[in-house]
Amino acid sequence: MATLVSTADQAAMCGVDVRLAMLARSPLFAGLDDAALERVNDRCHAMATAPGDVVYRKGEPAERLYVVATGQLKLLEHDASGGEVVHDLCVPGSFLGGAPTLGDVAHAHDARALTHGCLLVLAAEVFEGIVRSEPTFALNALTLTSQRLRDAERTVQALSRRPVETQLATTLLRLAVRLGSTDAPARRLELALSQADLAAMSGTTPESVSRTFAAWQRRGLVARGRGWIELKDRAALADLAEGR
Amino acid sequence: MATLVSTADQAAMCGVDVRLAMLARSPLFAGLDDAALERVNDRCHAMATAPGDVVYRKGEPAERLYVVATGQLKLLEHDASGGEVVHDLCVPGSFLGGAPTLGDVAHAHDARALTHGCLLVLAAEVFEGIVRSEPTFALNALTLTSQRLRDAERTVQALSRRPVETQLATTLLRLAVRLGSTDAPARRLELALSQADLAAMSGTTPESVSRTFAAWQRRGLVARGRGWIELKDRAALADLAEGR
DNA sequence: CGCACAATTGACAGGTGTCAAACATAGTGG
DNA sequence: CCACTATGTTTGACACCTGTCAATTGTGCG
Repeated sequence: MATLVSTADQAAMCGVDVRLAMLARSPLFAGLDDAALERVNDRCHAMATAPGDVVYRKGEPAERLYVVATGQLKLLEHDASGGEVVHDLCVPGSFLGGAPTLGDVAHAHDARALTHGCLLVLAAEVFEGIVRSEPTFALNALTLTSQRLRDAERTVQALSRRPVETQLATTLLRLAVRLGSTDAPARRLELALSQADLAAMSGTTPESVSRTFAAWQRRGLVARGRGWIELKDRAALADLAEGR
Repeated sequence: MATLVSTADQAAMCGVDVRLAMLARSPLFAGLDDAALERVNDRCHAMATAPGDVVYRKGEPAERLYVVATGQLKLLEHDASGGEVVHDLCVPGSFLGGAPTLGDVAHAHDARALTHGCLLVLAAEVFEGIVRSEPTFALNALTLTSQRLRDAERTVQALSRRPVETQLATTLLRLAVRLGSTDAPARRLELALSQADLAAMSGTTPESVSRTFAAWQRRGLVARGRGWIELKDRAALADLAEGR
């Protein structure tokens, strides 16, 4: 019964009002006028998620774009040995999925929900239409994609065969930016990621993550609890991320 | 005297005719009508490069976009210990640099020429103007950026603490796509990169690159010479890149 | 011809993955 | 409400890969 109520709650959170508010708040739709937002809203629908739900799989045709209203998801791939490689974490406001317009013929990774939540679903044709009719929207998409590109390039540098401390610190600071407000990174990270997920994001193993966190905690750099991490000394973590 | 002549040759190659042809051939400007291309051409200028030339440095304000007409460049950063981390190689048709429109306030890396060559230079305002007036151009930019993003994400996976063989194979196959024709990857890579550069692109050391190449050569996977590498068994390299 | 630089090869130590086992916790069902 | 179980976390031991350092060889360029 308890789960039923919570599911219903989640469904209720996907009401039209929340959808419009979500659209307006998402950086992808920033600057669009109300009429345009209404048109978009009319042409998208909502979708509820539960932990473990697969939104789409790698290789499936990319014909939908998703905007996270509530909840968290991870984008991942499987390597040859079946292990997960987590590319990114999606939080409210993030968008995922793909469209031919973006050069995606097929999804490049799996998308899996980490929590209960709600997604807005946009068909590729709708996305294309907006890109063509709304220059502001096209610019938003271009800017956001460029930012993600730079983020990925920075990650490449950090992951390139450096000490685990460097890799983990980089991942944590990335997440802090993602989870924080627009102006300041978050100090306390509420994330649905397990240490195994953090390991998959940092290119290492759960054991190394555990050991590194333990060492950091002893040094007072972080505090940990169930489902959260607090960055107590961001400067020190930034130094580690830079390889010092 | 010989260098003087070659420099003059390079300068000659930056003539208006070549510039227009280059614009038309670059995927960034694909689909633009002749009038638009003329307008772009009128508002950009050419620039010659010599090996080692620094086009821009990390941290400088991003106010120009560059399109490679001839020659090769590398995009790199320096880590804490001063070592180079090479992000990418740019060949004719590639574009580099940045603009506020793309979310760049400052360049995220250094750009250094590897060879004699010629670049077309586009001021940020010009770029912005085209984005706003030419939907096709905006879509091109969006598609190309998305492709680079996916490329970077794949690289993240490959570099995430995997055997050097995997990392090197991934780098080589990336370069093969970059250097090859539109439909087929190149079999023989003519590149101005030293083994140190390849190491910096793969997140490893020149010594490991040398050892790995030697082993591959013994197994008949590649053949090498001065300034070129031939991929003799792409399937085997692809397997290595996948971690098998 | 000799110099500077790139590439090669070897020896060695250190970091990290792997495997294994003990432990904690939350969600489950009785 | 409590035991039970699955899952995530922690800790330890060990081997292996790879970076580092060093010396040698090879190559293009002046």
